[in-house]
Amino acid sequence: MKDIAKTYNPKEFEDKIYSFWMEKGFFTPKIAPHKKPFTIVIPPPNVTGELHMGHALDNTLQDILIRWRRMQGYAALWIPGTDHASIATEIKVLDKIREETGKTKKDLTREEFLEKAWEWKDKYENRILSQLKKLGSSCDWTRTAFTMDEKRSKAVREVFVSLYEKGLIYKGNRIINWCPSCNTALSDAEVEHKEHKGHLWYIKYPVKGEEDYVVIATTRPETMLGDVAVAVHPEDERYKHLIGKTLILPLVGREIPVIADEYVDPSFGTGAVKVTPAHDPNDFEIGVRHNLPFINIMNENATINENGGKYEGLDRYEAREKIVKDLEEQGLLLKVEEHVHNVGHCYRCDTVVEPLLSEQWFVKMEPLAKPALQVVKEGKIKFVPERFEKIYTNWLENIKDWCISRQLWWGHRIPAWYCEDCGHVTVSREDPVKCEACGSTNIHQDENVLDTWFSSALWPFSTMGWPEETEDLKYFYPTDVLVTGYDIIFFWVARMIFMSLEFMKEIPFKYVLIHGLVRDALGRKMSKSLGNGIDPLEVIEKYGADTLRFTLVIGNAPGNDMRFSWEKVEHSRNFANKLWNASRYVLLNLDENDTNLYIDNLTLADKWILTRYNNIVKEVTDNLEKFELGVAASKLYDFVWSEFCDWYIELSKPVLYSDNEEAKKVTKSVLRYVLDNTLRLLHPFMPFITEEIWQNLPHEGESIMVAEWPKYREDLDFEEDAKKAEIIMEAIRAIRNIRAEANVSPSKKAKVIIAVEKEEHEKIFESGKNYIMKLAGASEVAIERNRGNIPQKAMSAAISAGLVVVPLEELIDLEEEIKRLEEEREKVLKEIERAQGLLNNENFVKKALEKVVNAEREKLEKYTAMLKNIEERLSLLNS
RNA sequence: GGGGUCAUAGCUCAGCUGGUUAGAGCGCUACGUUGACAUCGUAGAGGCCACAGGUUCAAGUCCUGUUGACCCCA
Repeated sequence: MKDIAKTYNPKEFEDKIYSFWMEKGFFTPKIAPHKKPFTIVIPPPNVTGELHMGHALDNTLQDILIRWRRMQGYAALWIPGTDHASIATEIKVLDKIREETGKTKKDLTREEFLEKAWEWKDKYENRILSQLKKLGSSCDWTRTAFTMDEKRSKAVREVFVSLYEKGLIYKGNRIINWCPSCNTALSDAEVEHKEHKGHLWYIKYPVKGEEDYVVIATTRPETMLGDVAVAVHPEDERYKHLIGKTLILPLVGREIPVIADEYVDPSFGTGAVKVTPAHDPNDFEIGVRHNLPFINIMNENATINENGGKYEGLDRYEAREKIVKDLEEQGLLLKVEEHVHNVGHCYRCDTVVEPLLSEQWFVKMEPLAKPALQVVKEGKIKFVPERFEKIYTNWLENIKDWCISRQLWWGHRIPAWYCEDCGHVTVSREDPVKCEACGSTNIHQDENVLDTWFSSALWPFSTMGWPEETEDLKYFYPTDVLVTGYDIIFFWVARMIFMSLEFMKEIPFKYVLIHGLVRDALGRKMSKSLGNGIDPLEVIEKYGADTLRFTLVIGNAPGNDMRFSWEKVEHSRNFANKLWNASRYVLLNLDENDTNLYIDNLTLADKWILTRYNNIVKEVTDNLEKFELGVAASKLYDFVWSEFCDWYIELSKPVLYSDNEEAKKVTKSVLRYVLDNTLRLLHPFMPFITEEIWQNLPHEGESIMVAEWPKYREDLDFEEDAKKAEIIMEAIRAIRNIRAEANVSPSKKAKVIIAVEKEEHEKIFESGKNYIMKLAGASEVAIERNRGNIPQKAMSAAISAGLVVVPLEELIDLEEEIKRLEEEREKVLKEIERAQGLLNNENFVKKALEKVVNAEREKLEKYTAMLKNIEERLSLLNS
């Protein structure tokens, strides 16, 4: 007999258990040909800071899958790592330097900055990895990777050079999104569009040499400094006569043509648009089509440059005000309207981005996107839930070339060297010492670094050592499932898919399991600015990692956002405590180191719980296979609480507290068996508590985390007997209900009569007498086949197998009892009506599944019998 | 403008490919310290499953439309 603490106290064992697993090396799989691999690569958290609730969710899901497959006998590998997060980290490091020394980026050399950045990375990488451990993540730490470490950098270099050689990476002068605050170009994916209440300014552009003018409408008057044309739709009757004429650009005085282009929407504004090819992607296209000049009017910090004449030096918004004012003074401003439009913002610092003509590096997307669309269309990669497939497809179908250069220091420096003598660009796998065209040593490397997502796109294979041909790649690649949030489908998921197809000639993963955001209790996004974020470590500190994990998983459907609340945490903690105490009950009663299950003399209750358990094994496994982790957790919760604890443990008490040693042995073995296997089913969800309890139980093997995942057992399926047990349970519920209705004190025992008609029912209740006495507070249970022996002054309730009667002479209010039974009768009548209606419907009987029809017949029979019992009682009471 | 999601008990949510008397937890009411657990037990109240049509023997579940909330993309 073992005793464990009276309440669940995770602090006492979580760290100890994690160290034990580490020492045993359970997290590192053995590459074995006879085993099937199961692989997950972690979505690498940014080394910007700490883990948040979203990480806790993401990693809990991964750990559940990994632990489950490991127990099923797979060589389960979960590769951990972190991401250098170029922009985000650079901002943080610069902030820190400024706080500490007052220096800004301009005061630093690249080397000085990088030194600080690596220090930062070391510190936060460490912190993040230890947080993952606290959560219980069973990652293989021997394979920990970082997007900028040597191996990963080699992969990045290989991919860049290779794509360049194939012509899929090019350098070009294009419109990009410029963040004036981060001082770098961004990709389209890094721009967030938000609605702004702005204005639509209507401005007159005079026609040269005529009294006439054209009115254009614009949301950004300051860009007129860079206007090179006005465009109208070729079919627009209002403007046809002006096409080809020349306008005088107000304030600037430049002569610009009126051109015709299909792109113009005649219904927007006035139908005439100003064309600024250096500051708008659509205007850029028009500019190319019509061979127009590109006039850049802005500096990198979003002030007006020398091309802006007298506005030079003004910030873009100051310039806007000034220009509007000047136009107004000159009588060229026709009107101003309120206008709501979408404005792009930097996803890191929220500054309004500036579309800017700039020379940057790009990845040509069309040839890469096509196969990436194909594999999803063909079902080689499946999104869970499916609807995210559409989002993915939609994005890739409309994709433009990917701008990959960033004007930053923290990241993979672009491996391109410019020759100062001949201008040739050398792109190579090894750092060159001379220009490959002219041989000059007068070369310098491109100052820019690559988009962070360029390196994370390679993660599924770079973590396994690519471009080397490693054992890991041969055995573990492709991975099985990627678990991530819907917010990075574009940034990351799509890019991993096309990079893998291009370089591995294979998909990177078979499934993409998408989860939602963890919101606060009010449904708001957790954010620093709102201060409503909750630190997962705080939850672990207060309630334990298992509780946190369970809270994040239970009842949640894939892809849906969830709300986090402390009530939910407590609820999960209560469950852990329940499990703990149920185990305590079992442990207190086990007195030998016996791991057998004795199935020869099982009681009805034993057979019932084994049947229910067997069923749960099947269902939970099935749910996990379909990635329905939230459903699996709910089922386990219900099984442990409502079936194992509420019923089976209570049913086991009469046996365990009896003197029948043989019966006790059997029941103990069932308790142990069901608990042991239920712990295994729960282990992926709550690894620590299950290990702690399991180690205290008589068991075989070193750890529950490498114990075998339970399987359905035909020989433990006692469906018929389980039904009998349920009939007894139904009677117990009915008696309890009567007693509660009659306000019988729980301590007061009362006699119970069960009237039955069928012999089989008589037998069932006969065998359940003990249970009924113990669980329904009965002093005596009489089973009657003769209705004449049932007293009038009694309360009764019809159940499917008969009539439960509790004679409580002094407590009976006859009128109340009649009213109660009449209500019962109404309910039953309604059911009979419903079932009869169905069965009388020829079409139902003909077309519905046989199973369904039979079920209805059984129900009808059952309710008819109940009705008969109720009516008999009523007539007796009314007489 | 295009696409998507959601609308189920007071609150937070489950409900898979249509077939259970529509569920859970919290909250609420009454009773209870029965030898695992008050982080608990027993019993109970509470829902025209947003609205309107349609398909079907059968609709919370499928289709169409309406209203409302949210998200993504341009």
